[in-house]
Amino acid sequence: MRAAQESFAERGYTTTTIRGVAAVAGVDPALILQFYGNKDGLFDAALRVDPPTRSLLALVFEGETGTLGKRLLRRYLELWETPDTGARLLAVARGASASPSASAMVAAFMSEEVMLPLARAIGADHAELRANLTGAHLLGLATARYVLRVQPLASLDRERLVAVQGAVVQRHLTGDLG
Amino acid sequence: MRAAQESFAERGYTTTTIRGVAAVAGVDPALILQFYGNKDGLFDAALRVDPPTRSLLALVFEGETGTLGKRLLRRYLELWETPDTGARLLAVARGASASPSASAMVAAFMSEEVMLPLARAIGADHAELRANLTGAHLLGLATARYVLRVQPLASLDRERLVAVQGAVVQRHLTGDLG
DNA sequence: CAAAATAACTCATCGATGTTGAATTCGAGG
DNA sequence: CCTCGAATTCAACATCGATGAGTTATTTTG
Repeated sequence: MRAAQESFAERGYTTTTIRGVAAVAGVDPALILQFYGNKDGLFDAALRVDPPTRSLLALVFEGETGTLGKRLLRRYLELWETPDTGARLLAVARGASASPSASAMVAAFMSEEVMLPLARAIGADHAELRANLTGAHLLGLATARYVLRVQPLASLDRERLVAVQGAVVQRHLTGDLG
Repeated sequence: MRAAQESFAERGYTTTTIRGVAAVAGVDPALILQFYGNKDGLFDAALRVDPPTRSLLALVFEGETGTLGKRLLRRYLELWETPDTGARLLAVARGASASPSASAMVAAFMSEEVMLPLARAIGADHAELRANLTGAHLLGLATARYVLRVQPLASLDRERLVAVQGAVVQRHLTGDLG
């Protein structure tokens, strides 16, 4: 399991091979499939435990609701830029097209897992839609900055990005909906 | 080539097989690789021609700059919801993690290919960053709505989504940058 | 027009991958 | 010690992308 977590974090979903994980673990490849069914099941088991973005929920109680946008965005970017959590987020994001489990994780982030509880915690109207919009926005930013590394966004100072986009996150959470 | 375009559009990058394309085309698989080098080269050749989002550039000259956000978002959503162009956009978006070529196409959309010329055409300051932010936002929305099909965003009325998010797109193009 | 050169195309094959089912080893309980 | 079930391995299959040599077709040329 530790070998799987490391391999998925370092090499992503597609380039991680069951045979490789089995070799690192000093075990036969078939043993892994006996336990986890298939490669997707292994990924799910390896990445499901303690999802990094779950910690974002605590932000609701650490400050004013009016500053939640900035704080949420800052902490989210920090998660991406921390080696350990960043590698796992990258694995999930990049595997989202090849692995149903990774895809479900990203979808869950935008609704029931993280963003929806967060939107509900601040008592927002249209919590489901606000959760989706906030999640989609954050996902887009992370994809451009950390996955595709589009310039100049990728090398923009983190605090400057918070200053530029914090208000948009805030708008999605508490602002006018059209 | 036509077989490749149809297969990539219908089945995406990973599930499309060179052998399958060759069978539809009534040809040996090796012939395809002889022409396009590898699977990624085939994808590039099949999807590079006439990228659907290129047409978004014309919107600059079809109305006031102050309404460009809404018009851009509306037309972008229409592209995703049109069967032909939507299938191609889906293929590129879903293949972005497995295919370097698809990844480059998405990155190009957010900068030199579409969003940057558009930002430059309206004479925006910090055109590169605005292009990235607008592109990232649109990509995030499309990923959530059309790729992951997150609810309720996925089934939200298109015009309602334009009403809700048009102002954000507009802000990224011409609004305050922090 | 025939021969030579180039392009188009096929064939057999390799190495790697996910996956499967049977076989084997291991570890506890009676 | 023996048995039974879990843990683990073994050997193999089907499929995939890719390679390189060989073969056919087409064009160029003398």
